[in-house]
Amino acid sequence: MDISTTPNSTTDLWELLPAGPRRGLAQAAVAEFGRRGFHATTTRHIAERAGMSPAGLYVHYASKAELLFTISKIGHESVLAEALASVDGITDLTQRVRALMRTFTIWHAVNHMLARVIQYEMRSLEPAHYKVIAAIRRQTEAFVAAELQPLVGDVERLRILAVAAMSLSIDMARWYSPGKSPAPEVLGDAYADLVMQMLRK
Amino acid sequence: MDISTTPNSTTDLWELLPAGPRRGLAQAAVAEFGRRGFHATTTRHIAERAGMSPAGLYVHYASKAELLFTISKIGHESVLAEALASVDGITDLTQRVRALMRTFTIWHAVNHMLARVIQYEMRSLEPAHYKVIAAIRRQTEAFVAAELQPLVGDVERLRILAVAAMSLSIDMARWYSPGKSPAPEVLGDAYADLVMQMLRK
DNA sequence: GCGCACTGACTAAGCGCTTGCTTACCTTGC
DNA sequence: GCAAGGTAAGCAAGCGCTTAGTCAGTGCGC
Repeated sequence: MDISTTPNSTTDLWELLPAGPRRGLAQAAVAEFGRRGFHATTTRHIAERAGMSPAGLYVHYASKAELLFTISKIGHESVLAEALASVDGITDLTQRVRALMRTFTIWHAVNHMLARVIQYEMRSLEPAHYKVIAAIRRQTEAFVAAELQPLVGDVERLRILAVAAMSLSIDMARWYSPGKSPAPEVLGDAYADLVMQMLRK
Repeated sequence: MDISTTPNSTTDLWELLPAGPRRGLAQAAVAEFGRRGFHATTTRHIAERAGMSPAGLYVHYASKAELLFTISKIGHESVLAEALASVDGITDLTQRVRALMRTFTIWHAVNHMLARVIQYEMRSLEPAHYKVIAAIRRQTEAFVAAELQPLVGDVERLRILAVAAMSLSIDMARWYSPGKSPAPEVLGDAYADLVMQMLRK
């Protein structure tokens, strides 16, 4: 992969969607789903925030469910891509884990609203959509576990450490509040340190 | 507090509610809210699981919102009570934190469905109810921070450590699955260890 | 340059259904 | 006989989504 096309910092997630109403609606939906949750959000809320009439939404998306799926896919693929990219070119196994945890944490802080939607609304996905999203999610989990493995002897301990490390970042989706919370980079460094300490024998 | 009335292990949470339909409805609501989320759950779902007609619910609760409030109050008060009780009689500051984290984790594993409701449905509470619940929650957070404080120098670091320690347990509400996940006591010990390692200078 | 046919984005209105909750009535134990 | 606990039926409101139509922009024969 050419490093110039994959800067380790966040490229705008939404560039996967063509600029225009389709992207605008997705962003509006993230804001509303993040605030209220999927089921408490009406298509009228989303349309209003996107600056169009309730019916306008259906010109660009077949359903409210497709909006959630689109958002979830972009979000989970972005996490996976950044996780993979974060260790690129690093050979020291400890430094790889540190870089991974830092990036993973920063992503969840910067994109805390999107994070909330993709982490807490998986159960709101339709079965067919759920399968697709769960597959991406499994890849991310497997990658984190694989990076931790060389630093952890016991396989049972690896399982617990992998889920614990991810919990730190994922739970930020619940409490993170820009302005009140520390800056993403501060948390990224702090949480990466904490995970390194968890790994010390 | 008389130790015989506050065993450190889980007394049945639901004894706060008189046995009978009021308790049965609350338990049914926890199961349904936990599965689908508050807004995706209908009063018909709850009534059916509790074995009565849709209208029967309103003999015992004024509204669906009151059900959520009742559940949330019992849950948050139970967490706080067990947290406080867990350190009772322990003088060693390190052992107090270990006992606290172990208990906090076990509670969230054993009561993972209730945990999901009280942690993820706070935003679904009505404003007046929210105030009451948020106040209990703040007490729990303050207690955890106060117990960690003697072991952490820097105040900024305390803030991050307190939220990180709680995240480990709270996020279990998202992924814990009885049968597939380790036993509550195993996780309790493991997570208490992890927090102790996070605290090592 | 101009009229016309066509297209795609968008809206006002509203349909059919589900929702939380109410009403009127029934049953049972004391 | 009368609370207390329960139900069948249904109401008003709000939901996701559809329909029928407007309108600005575009391509094109002449």
